Amino acid sequence: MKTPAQAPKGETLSKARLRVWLKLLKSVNGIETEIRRNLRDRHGTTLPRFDVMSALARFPDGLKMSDLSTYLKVSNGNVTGIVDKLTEEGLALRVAVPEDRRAQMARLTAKGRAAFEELAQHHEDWINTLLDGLTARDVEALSAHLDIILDRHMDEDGRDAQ
Amino acid sequence: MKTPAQAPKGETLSKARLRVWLKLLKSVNGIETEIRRNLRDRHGTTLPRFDVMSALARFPDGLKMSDLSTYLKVSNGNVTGIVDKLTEEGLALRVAVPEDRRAQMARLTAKGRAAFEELAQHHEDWINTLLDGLTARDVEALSAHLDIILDRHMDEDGRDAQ
DNA sequence: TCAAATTGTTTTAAGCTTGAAATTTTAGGG
DNA sequence: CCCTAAAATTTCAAGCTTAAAACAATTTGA
Repeated sequence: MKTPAQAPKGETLSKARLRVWLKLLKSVNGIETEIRRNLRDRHGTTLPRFDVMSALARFPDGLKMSDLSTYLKVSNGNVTGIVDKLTEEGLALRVAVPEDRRAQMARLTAKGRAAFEELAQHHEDWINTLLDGLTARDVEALSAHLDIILDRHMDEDGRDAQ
Repeated sequence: MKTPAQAPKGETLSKARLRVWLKLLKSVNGIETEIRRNLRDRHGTTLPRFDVMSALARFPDGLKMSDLSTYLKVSNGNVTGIVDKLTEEGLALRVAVPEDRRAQMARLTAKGRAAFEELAQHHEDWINTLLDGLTARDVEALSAHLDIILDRHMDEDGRDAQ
C-alpha cells in the first residue's frame, strides 16, 4: 500500500487539484525547455518558428495570417513578426488573396517544407524520449484525464468556456 | 467499447506520445492564460510576480537572490527585475547577508505577505474551478502519470537528467 | 451611393525572459 | 600577502509576446 509522498491524507480536493496543477506546470515547462534547447542548439531555430511551420505544413495551400494566429492562439502581431522572419530565411512566403486585397496567405516554400520535415521527425523523437516512461496504456489514461480538463473549460477554439 | 476519437488504431507509441504532449501543452496553456488574465484583471499583477511572492512566502526568513532564481528555474537577471518591482511596490525588500557582502536576501514585507495571502486563496479557487471536472481519484491518477514523466527526465533540481 | 461598421493586417509600446558581459566580493593556493 | 579563480548579483542586448492604435479594404444598410 503505497501512497504518493506529497498527498496528505486529509487533503481537501481543492488542495489536491492545486498540487496536480503545479505538477502539470512543472512537467510541461521541463519538456518545453528541453525542446527549445534542442531547437536552438541542434537546428538554430525557435519554438514559435517551429509552431508556425507546423501549422503551415498542415495546410499546403497556405493560411490567412488571421487564421494562423487563431489556430496558434497567439496575437496577430506576433505571427506577423514570425512570418516575416521565416520569409527572410526563404522558408515561407506570402501570397495575395485575389478576392480580398486586405488578406494574405502565408505558405511554406519548398525549402520550408523540407526543413520542417526534418524538424518534425526530430521533434517527435525528442518527445518520444522525454515521454518514454509512458506506456500505450498510460498515454490513453493521461489523455482521457486531459480531455476532462479541456472539455470542461477549453472549447474547440481553445478559448475558455463561459 | 469506446475508443478516443483521435486515437487511430494502428498508431505507433511514438505518435501517441506526441499527441498526448500536444494535449498536455494545450491544457497547461489554456489554464495559464486564464490565471494570467485573472491576476491582471482582478488583482493588477502578473504571474511572474505571483510566483516570486509564492516562493518568498514559503521562506519567511527570505531567500538569496540566486536561490530564488534556482527555485523558480528562471535566470538571475529575471528575478532581479521582478524583485525590483515588488520592492518599488512595497511588497518585498532586500536585506544584506552579514557574512557575505555579495549576497542579499529577498523577503516579503508585511504588506507583501498580506497581499500574497489574498492572491493565494483566489489562485487556489481559480484552479479548483478550472479542474472541477477531476475527482479525487482522477487527481491521483493524473498525478501518478506526471510523476512518471518527472521522475524519468526532471530531477529534483528540475534540470533534465542526462 | 455613401457613410459607418467591420475585417485583415501591420506597427508600436511595454513587459517578460534569456544568455552573456560586467561588477563586486570571497576563497584558495603559492 | 598577492594573485587567480569562483561566486553573487546586476546590467545589457536581443528576441518573444501582447494589447492597442493605425491603416487599408470590404461589407452593410439607409
